[in-house]
Amino acid sequence: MAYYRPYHPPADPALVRQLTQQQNEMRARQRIEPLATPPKLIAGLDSSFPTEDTILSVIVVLTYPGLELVEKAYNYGPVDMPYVPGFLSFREAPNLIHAFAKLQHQPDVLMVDGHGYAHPRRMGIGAHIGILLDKPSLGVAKQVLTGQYPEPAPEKGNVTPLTDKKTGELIGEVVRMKDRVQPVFVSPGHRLDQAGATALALGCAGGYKLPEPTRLADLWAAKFKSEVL
DNA sequence: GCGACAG
DNA sequence: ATCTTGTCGC
Repeated sequence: MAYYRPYHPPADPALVRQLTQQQNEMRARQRIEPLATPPKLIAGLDSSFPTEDTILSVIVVLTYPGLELVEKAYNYGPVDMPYVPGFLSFREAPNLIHAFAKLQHQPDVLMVDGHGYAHPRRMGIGAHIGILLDKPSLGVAKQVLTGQYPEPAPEKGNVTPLTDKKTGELIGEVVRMKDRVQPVFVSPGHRLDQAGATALALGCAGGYKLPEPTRLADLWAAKFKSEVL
């Protein structure tokens, strides 16, 4: 599998301190609570990088629980921030916000590609975006960032807790979206709780590893790539 | 002090 | 994220 770990170039200490403080301030505005009303529209948010210094963000809006695609929007521009583990949101959120402004339909929930609460400071991009737009949100990641967990059983629908190794706090859940396929890491971001986040992810199961909103956002990001080049 | 590290 | 072939299992 992982014969060698990815090497992350050293990050500027001053920048890291500044961004860490910014995340801690945003955390004060975060609200982990049950979803107020059942969602009618759910969005999938994802970004890709057509070139080293160009970011392309895509947002798709689907009906819920029907999962019919009703709209897609995108925006692209230059990348400012470098990728630093734990600070992904500062690199991708700005452009996602611009794409969000182009939507004709206003989604009730935002499903973001990346972690939400399951983050060192509980402020992954899934939470960051929700707080900036003040909308219910959750994060769905393909790889773990922090925390420990037992492997969920191989059948679709099985869930296992993702907890903070030091405090034991539940920070997310490992969810099997499809039989015998790698599970995804689900955590609430804002105006949503863990049970609601996991229920939404499973409610968006479409026979693939990823829930439909993020899978389609991913798919369209690839299709729009040609328009950027 | 030694690892771990979303996209 | 991105660059990449063939291959195994359902």
